Amino acid sequence: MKNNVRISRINLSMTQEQLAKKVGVTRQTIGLIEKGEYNPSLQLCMSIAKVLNKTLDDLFWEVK
Amino acid sequence: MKNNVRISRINLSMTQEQLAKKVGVTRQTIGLIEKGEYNPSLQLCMSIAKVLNKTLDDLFWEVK
DNA sequence: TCATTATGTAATTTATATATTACATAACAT
DNA sequence: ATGTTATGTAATATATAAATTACATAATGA
Repeated sequence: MKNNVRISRINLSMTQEQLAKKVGVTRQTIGLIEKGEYNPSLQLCMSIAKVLNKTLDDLFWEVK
Repeated sequence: MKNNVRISRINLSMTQEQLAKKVGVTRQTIGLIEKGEYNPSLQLCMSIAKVLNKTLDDLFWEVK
């Protein structure tokens, strides 16, 4: 479940906590998603993408 | 949670049951996702997209 | 008319995403 | 050194995705 959340977040100089608050989840949830260990819901993926000014494909589609 | 799963499935002349089997879920789950009432997991969205030869954005991103 | 296929839906159960609380550490500034 | 910020992680609780089972109906063809 690799993804580009962490790099996109850091590119915007946001902390996990700031992203979490904007998205409406806890810091821990963001941490686990970045780590690639979670299988987040579509709604959460979309919320994250919008906050980071990315699309689903940018963040989650066939990330190397 | 509107999406383009149904139209993409029908374009490939697949039934809900055929898609469900390829994706590894039940027919009911596909039905509910198409109806837009579920908040599927990212993994499931990706499996569906691959079977339907689409990307996440094609199926789920800002569907009108 | 009857059987089959595709789909809708509802009730209950099971698996797991996410919250909550808590404690740890590294980095950095003061 | 000390305090603060950002992050990692673990244990338990809660919400909900998804499975399972079952019954319903419309469409179609034999």
